[in-house]
Amino acid sequence: MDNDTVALYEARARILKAMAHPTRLFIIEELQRQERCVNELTGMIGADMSTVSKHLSVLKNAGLVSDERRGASIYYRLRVPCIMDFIDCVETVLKSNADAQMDIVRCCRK
Amino acid sequence: MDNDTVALYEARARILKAMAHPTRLFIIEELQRQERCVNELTGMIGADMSTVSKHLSVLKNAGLVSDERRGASIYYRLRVPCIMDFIDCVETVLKSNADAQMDIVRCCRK
DNA sequence: TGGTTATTTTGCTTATTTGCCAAATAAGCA
DNA sequence: TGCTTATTTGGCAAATAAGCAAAATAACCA
Repeated sequence: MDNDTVALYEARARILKAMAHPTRLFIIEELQRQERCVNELTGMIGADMSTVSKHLSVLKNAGLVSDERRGASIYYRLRVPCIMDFIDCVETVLKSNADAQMDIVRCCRK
Repeated sequence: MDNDTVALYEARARILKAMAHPTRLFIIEELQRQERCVNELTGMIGADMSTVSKHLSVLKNAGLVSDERRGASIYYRLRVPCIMDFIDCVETVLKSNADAQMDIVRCCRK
């Protein structure tokens, strides 16, 4: 693989890595519903505010969310809506895994 | 967030985490094209075979690929085709980030 | 059975990620 | 300005991930 090709896969991986955390997936889904400030998200998530803020900065650095200060609060929103289609596919994988698991159970009961 | 909700986001995150590595993204894309054995993939990737094998086991544990032994070789294939739509969306994010970057450059030149 | 090829597993080291706390920064208001 | 609220940053310890090399498995063939 040449350098450019490696760079492409690294760039893609950075986006996926930014999404690959339960809290960040929650944030993505919530922001798709409506914009939220750090304080609101912290209330829903129940972690330290600094932790939530750091998750948001990970999403922001990946270009997945944008932020806008209004008064004392900073509101975040999802920048790229197609991200949600992602989640649908992930659900398909989970469903498929569950089915496969079920088959194993059925098979071994016989 | 209750336990079930946390478990759901953790399950989704596990899938994304399995994808979130440049080498594994390459493997996913290649397997979508055609099934491949470890040896073939190792040749394309240029890492230690044990490393490639480990990447494949990560993908397999996440339910993203399946394997089938034929003779001495083990062939891997992509289990869930919608994964590729994912990549399209990631490309959209990258494009969008590049555009945003371009805007900044344009703005600061003025 | 012994040798060869293909693959996985184990051990080990290094790098990255996570999350809390405390300190720093920012904005609004009395 | 001083106080309060909202958010980010830096430091640090624990957990997780990554990659190589060597040893272990597995299948094939002579």
